[in-house]
This record gives sequence, C-alpha cells and structure tokens, in this order.
Amino acid sequence: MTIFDELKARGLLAQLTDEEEIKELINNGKATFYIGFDPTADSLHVGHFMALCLMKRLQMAGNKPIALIGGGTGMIGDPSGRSDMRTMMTKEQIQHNCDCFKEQMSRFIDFSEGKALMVNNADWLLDLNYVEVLREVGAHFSVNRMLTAECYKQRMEKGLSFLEFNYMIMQSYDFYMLFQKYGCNMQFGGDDQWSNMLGGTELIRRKLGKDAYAMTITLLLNSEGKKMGKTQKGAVWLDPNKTSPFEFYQYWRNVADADVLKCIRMLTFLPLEEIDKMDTWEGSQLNQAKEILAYELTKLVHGEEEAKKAQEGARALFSTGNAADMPTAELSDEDFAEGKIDLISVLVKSGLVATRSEGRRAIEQGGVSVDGEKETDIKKEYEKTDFGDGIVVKRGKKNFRKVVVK
RNA sequence: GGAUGGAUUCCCGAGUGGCCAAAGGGGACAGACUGUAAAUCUGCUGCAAAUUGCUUCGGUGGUUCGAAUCCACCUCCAUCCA
Repeated sequence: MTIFDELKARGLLAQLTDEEEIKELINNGKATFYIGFDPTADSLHVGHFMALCLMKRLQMAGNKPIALIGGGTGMIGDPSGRSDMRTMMTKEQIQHNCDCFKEQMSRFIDFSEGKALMVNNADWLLDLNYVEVLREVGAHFSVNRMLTAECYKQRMEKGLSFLEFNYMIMQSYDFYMLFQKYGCNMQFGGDDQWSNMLGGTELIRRKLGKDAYAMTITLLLNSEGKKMGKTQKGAVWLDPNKTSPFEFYQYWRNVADADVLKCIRMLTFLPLEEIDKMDTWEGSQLNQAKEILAYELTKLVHGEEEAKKAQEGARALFSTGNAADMPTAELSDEDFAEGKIDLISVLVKSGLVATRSEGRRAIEQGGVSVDGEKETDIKKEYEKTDFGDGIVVKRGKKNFRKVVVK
C-alpha cells in the first residue's frame, strides 16, 4: 500500500490542490513539505500531534519534513477558526513557547543528518520592511478575494483587526520563502488552514511562475462536531507536566463510542487490517477498542512504560477502586487543627474540589467516598491516625486521590 | 470625528429603585440507569465559620434610607455617516 493510499484510508486527507501530482510526489519520496506550528502555548497539544504523525508517516516514506515554528506569525495570531480576537503575546512568551515546541518535536521527528529541518519564521518575518512587503507581496493579493475566504467570513460578523487580516499574507510569505530557500514544494496543515495555504501556492505561482502544492488534514472532530483534544480545563497537552500520562490515557479511554474507530484510524500507527477488524465491534466490546486507543496513544506520546502504568492504574482503579499508582496528595501538620481535619478540607487540600462550597455540595449529593465507603456527613472529621498508610478519597466516578499524612 | 445601540455570573440571555446572589436556556459538576460510552431522568452551579454573613451586573465618582437599575465622566464593542 502506498503512503498516499494509507493516508486516504485512514481518513486523514481533507482537501488537495492537485491529487495526482501530490500522490506522485509523496509516494516517491520527492516531497519537501512543511507544516507550521504557531507557538500559542508552552506545549503542543493533540491537534499538533496529528500533524506530527503525518510528518512522521511521510518521513518514513522518504519525504523530507520541515517543521516551521511560527515565532513570527505568532506575533500576529491566526484568526482562522476563531470567533474572537487572540490575546497578544509578548516576544518573551513566544520565544519561550518556541523553545518548548522544539524540544517536544524532536521526540517525534528524526532531525538528524538533514532528514528533517526545523526553522523559525521569525528569522525572516521580523526584519521585513513594511513598504517593501506591500510592494513585493501585497500587490499580489486581492482584498476582495481574501474577504471571501471562509475563515474571514466568520470573523466579518464579530470584527477582524487589520493585524489578524495580515496573517494569511504572512503565512503565504512563509511558503514562498521556504520554496526558495529549501525547495519546499508542499504545505500541509489542518483543514482550517486551507485558505492560508492556498495564498502561499498562489504567491509562488505569481512571483516565480512555479507550482507548489497544498494539502489539508481532516480536523479531528467528535460526533458532536467539536474539536477533540479539548476538555473543560483546556487542551489535552503532550507535556506530561501539564497533562499527566494518566489523565492523557483517561481522556482517550473516555471518548464516545461513535468516535473510537475514527480516532484509532487517524491517530495510531496500528495496521489498517487490524483496525478494519475492530470496525465490526459493537456494544461493550467497543470498550476494548477504547482501551487500545488509549494505550497506543499514551505509548506514542509518553512511551511504553508510562502507557503500561496508566493502563494498569486505570484498570485497578475502576475494578477494585484501589491502585498503587494513583495521584497522591500529602497533608502536613499545619493542615490539622487540634489534631483533626474535616472532610471538606481533605477534599480541598487534595485538589479534588476547588472550593469548600464545591466540596460541601459534592458530599451532600453523595458524590464522595472514602476507602470505598460513601460519606454524606459534611462535618465528618479525621484524626491523623485515621490515615494510616493513606486513604483513597473519591469524588464522582473518575476522580481519585490517595491522601497520606507526611 | 459625528449619530445610535450595547457591556449582567463559565457562555447565551432576562432583569429598568427594595420581593436580586439576580428568571430561562446551554455547558460543567453530582446522583440514578450503564460499559469509565451515548441517551434519559433528578439534583446542583458566587464565596464562606452556612436558616446567617460577605463580595458580584464594563470602570470611577455621585444621587438615595436603599442602585444591576437613576445621574456624570471614562473604557471597550456593534451599526450607520464621514
């Protein structure tokens, strides 16, 4: 199976400028392609992960990836797919984020011996001269056409600043630069990047009279049409300090039935034949598929050892309600008043609830249990000796914490 | 620069002197049912020493016994005019 057919079978391809040409290039390892990453946070998240996987797949097929870090475009902020203005970041923030990105990416992509490149568009964007850019680049863009682009249409209702309006031009300029500097003939990105990417191919055609190609990856949406990889607390990060391997595992363990197979197909490296078998699974058997998905992804991101730990931890926790390897919270002497601490305080100190009111509510509604026993007395108090080697406090079905006294 | 409309809690959105910690919906959280899924039903959703107290309706001052609500100024947003 060719790499192109595989990508297609996995449902990764969304839009392509020229299917035949792209197929030819990537199947024969002749593509030098880039994917841009804007440093909007100090860690990559699941959305980036898809792009990284794509890079890896194509690299394995002999193509040369360029990871472009948007140190320059990050100064502007991409309006695509957003209904509100981005908050502006300081230069220092952006630099810090770039550094974090670099480190995380090197774990996925082989950057040795010219097999891949990592560049930062700050290198060429920050020193641009305004008037020069207007004359050289701006002349090739039609405002009328830009405004008809889907990503701007949405923003026309809420308001779009000139700053953000220019994002497309900057991204197009990136492609143009990479084409000249590194012979980069292809750009990949999320489907929301389509219009920005077309801007680049067009600029290259107009300025150089040469062809370049663009291809977008399907956005990973859940059955409700929302982007996956987002939780209430924010994104699911790849940085273990921001999203622990256990939380990461649990996120995928808990995806909806309707989304499991899609996720396995798009995100894992499991052979397609194996995935096709799972396609017939129904009902509670799908639960196994979720376990596979969670395990495979955790393994890819955090390594086999962490994946095993997370899986075992989760299994033990949900079957027996106990596990050696669960998040632990420590209480110290100051937490005890006259040798005692009340249950609400335990919940707050262990981070299971944010406020005492929330803790009170959780107890009153029967959502709290201690060592497997439901506890509904909000005044319940514990002495130091009650903790022994640690007690397991649970809020809701999926939030556990082992509480020990130091 | 001018005219008009607007800013309410996580989001949308009611509220136009006291009955307001603020209707309704969404989301989130908890419970029941389940498969760590979905759907459904129920509860709950500012904080706290919790039948009470404290802090919230863009900001700052003011009027009043009492202000989300009235007045002044300011900031931001939308639409129209330049």
